[in-house]
Amino acid sequence: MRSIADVPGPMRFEALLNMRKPSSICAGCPSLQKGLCGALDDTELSRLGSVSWHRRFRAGDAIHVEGEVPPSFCAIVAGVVKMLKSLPNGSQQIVGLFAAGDFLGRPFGGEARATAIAASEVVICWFPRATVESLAASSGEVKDWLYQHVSDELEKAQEWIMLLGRMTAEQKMAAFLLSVMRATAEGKAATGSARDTAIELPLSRTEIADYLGLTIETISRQIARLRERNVISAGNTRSVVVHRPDVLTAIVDSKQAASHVSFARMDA
Amino acid sequence: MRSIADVPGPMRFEALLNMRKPSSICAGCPSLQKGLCGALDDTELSRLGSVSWHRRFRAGDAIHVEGEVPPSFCAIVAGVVKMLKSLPNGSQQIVGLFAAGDFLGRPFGGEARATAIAASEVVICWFPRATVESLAASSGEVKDWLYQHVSDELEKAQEWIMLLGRMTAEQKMAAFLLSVMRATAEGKAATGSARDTAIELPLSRTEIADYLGLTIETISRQIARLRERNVISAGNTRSVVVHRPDVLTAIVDSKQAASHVSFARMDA
DNA sequence: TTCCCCATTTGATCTAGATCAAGGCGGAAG
DNA sequence: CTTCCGCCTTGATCTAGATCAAATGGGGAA
Repeated sequence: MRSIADVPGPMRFEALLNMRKPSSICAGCPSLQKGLCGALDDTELSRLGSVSWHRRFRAGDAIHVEGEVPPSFCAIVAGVVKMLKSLPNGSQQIVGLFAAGDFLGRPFGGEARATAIAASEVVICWFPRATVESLAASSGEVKDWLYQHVSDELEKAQEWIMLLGRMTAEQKMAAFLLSVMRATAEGKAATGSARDTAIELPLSRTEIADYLGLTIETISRQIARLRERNVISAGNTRSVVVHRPDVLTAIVDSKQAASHVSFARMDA
Repeated sequence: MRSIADVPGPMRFEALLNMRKPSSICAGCPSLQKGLCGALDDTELSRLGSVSWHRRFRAGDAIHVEGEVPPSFCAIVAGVVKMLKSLPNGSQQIVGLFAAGDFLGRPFGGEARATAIAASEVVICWFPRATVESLAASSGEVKDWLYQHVSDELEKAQEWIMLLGRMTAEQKMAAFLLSVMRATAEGKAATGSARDTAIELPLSRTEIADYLGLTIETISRQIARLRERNVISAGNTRSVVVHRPDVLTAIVDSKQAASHVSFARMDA
């Protein structure tokens, strides 16, 4: 666990100067829009802000470890974090993926049931456990937010269970690409049938494999196959252009999409 | 959806007679021990009790359906309920399993993201959506309970993701038997190395398959294999005696437990 | 610019588990 | 008691994806 460069907290004295407005650093933070911080009133935000701390991790760094009680929670400011569990025999499975704005850790949850690892360069905003828990204990809004948040995570987990239990490698790959597309698109126009969407894969082949419950070779072959079929094209290994999101959707929706057919002339 | 025999509510008039004590029917209810009802004070319990309703379902009945906004939530009084999602091509995956005392449905959650089906004869205690949500809105304890509850479910879901993504059929089967054992044992003595524990399988072969992401034939063969190895023995198809829980644990923990070895003389 | 280190791709097999196909078996109805 | 019908078991085969084994290629260090 080689954590790096602990940057001083974002709003140490600003909080003292102005208790009504979030600091300028918080202003741009994704956690203020869709994260925990958005559920706080100005006073609470100042209180949390005054004890929070920005911290940077490099890809591969552990943020917290399975079995340990994390001393802090955090909001992801930038980057992607993977939660993983490992089997005694060494194989790993990614059980969750988090991006900017997401909240990491489960207040009142005791020891972590999975290890959190930075999947890329990551910046997080670090909150002491006690502060978050006391905010949660006193604020109905915070409780509501936490409930909603865990609820959403559960929903995603159940989707994933479906995917892992019943999809073929091809379907898993297609579903993964679509989910990255959606996550990337966020607020953009109709994702529906937009052509030629460039996306940046947040994970290495190995990580995709750990996510989809497959092997790295299978991932590679599935990508090759989609490329041959002109559904996607790939520049460097981390970036992909999706030409036919509709075909990806079709693959997910139908068991055994005729894999030998060229999709060049299919038009929805 | 053929729901049956709607039994009149448990405490209709009792609530009027005595607002301080839960009705005698609630007294024996598992939901009062570990469920939502345990998080209520007497007034709240009376309020909820006065609008609740016992209802009986037969195996196979739908309790609520994916995509619909459930008009009610419920506590399971007896029996087992499976939550399942289906793929467009017809294959199904069980994404959750609930037993007596568990709470079904996600307040404030909008439409259900999975279908709930009775896996056995089931009795539930039915609560109007509005009542539960208003209780949750006003009571911090209820919020806490909901959060904790969803949190636990998420944890289970993540365990399942691990299992589906990275375990062999043999490991899945062993893990399933152990989880049924644990669920059955509940408050009993050291589950550790108790010999010859009889358990009742709450699911048919087909359902186990849908749970483990396998086929019914594979389930059958895995059970046969465990029987041949004297790890378990089976009477009728729904009941199993586990002779060697330690071996089941060993199977889960090690990739490729030497499958050809007789475990008769192992004594870990 | 070259070299080296790794991640990725690609190829050749192998195998766990799916799929296809018969039987048993137990329990409810007659 | 017999028949029928759903589940379950068992057997034979097939295949998606794992595993084993080389290439290939791209990016950073010197």
